[in-house]
Amino acid sequence: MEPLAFHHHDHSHCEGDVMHRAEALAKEQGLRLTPVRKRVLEILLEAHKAMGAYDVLQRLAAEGFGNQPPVAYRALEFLVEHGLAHRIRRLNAFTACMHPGEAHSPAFLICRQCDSVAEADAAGVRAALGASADALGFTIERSNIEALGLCPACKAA
Amino acid sequence: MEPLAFHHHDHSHCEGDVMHRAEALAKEQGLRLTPVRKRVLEILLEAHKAMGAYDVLQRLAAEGFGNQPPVAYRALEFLVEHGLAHRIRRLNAFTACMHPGEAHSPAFLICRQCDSVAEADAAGVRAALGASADALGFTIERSNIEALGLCPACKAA
DNA sequence: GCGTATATGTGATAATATCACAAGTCAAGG
DNA sequence: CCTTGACTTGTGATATTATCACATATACGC
Repeated sequence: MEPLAFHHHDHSHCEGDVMHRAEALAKEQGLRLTPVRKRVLEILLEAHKAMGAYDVLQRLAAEGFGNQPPVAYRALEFLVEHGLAHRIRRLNAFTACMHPGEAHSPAFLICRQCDSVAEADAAGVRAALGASADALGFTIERSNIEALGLCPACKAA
Repeated sequence: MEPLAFHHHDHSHCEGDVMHRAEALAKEQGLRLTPVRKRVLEILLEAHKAMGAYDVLQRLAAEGFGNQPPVAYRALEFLVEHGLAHRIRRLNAFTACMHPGEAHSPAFLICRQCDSVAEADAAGVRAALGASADALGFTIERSNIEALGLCPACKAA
């Protein structure tokens, strides 16, 4: 897991790279990465930050896709379902997954200043959470771990 | 931190107990636990599960308080702000805090079957999350940790 | 090709949340 | 007592986020 988001990096490269992995993954698993779905993923990758469903929808509509909410929500739901995007509940928004395919249990670090979102390694976090849940006899199926704060860049400024 | 939610317990007792602690806390800190706010906390405690703002509002309206959304949202915001309630983002809902005053960093265990919500000990979780964030130079100010799954009771049934 | 499952387009509507402003309440100081 | 200022509440309007229902189209297995 690379701490991509908070470091300078060749952005166009990371877009293409992630996109290729996503496509390979889709093929591998027999997923249908249709035009709308693919375009939504591209939009999220280009933005490189969390986007609301309606922001995505606006982009789609401008490109000739349907302009009703379900168009965006369905594509986003598909991507999230298959691990190609994540839903950031704190922001009512979505981001592209930067590590598609890699089994990862993401924790999100959300900068309250610049709204950037990074995926942090959450293996340890998840282990601790699992332990707490076990102690109560609770079985975890999914979890959201989101932190709000200041990213390195905004802290410096 | 007691694993209250998933065990049989004298419910009316826990309501009164938490309410008393909340009132003491408010006095101590010079908070104004006004009628609406107090009533909202009571409603959450009585329900003993996550409630949407509009559910709370409906109860309030039936009791002669205002019936516009801000009435509920403001009271809920106040309670959350001061640690007397929690916002469960996954459910767009709110619960009473079962441990007011105790410095605690809650993780929420949400049963997808019965919608009960328990606060789990998250000290370890938070430590791990802090470590991940540090590694990226990110400073955490607040965080939400929510897990969805099956509570002991629903697992048995 | 045919039939079936899946995906998309579209209009309507539901659910959640915030804004703006007026009116009321409370407490401290003159 | 009475004024003042901060905070709280009531209310109407509106913004934002999300889902439903149903028709149409597209892709896939046979």
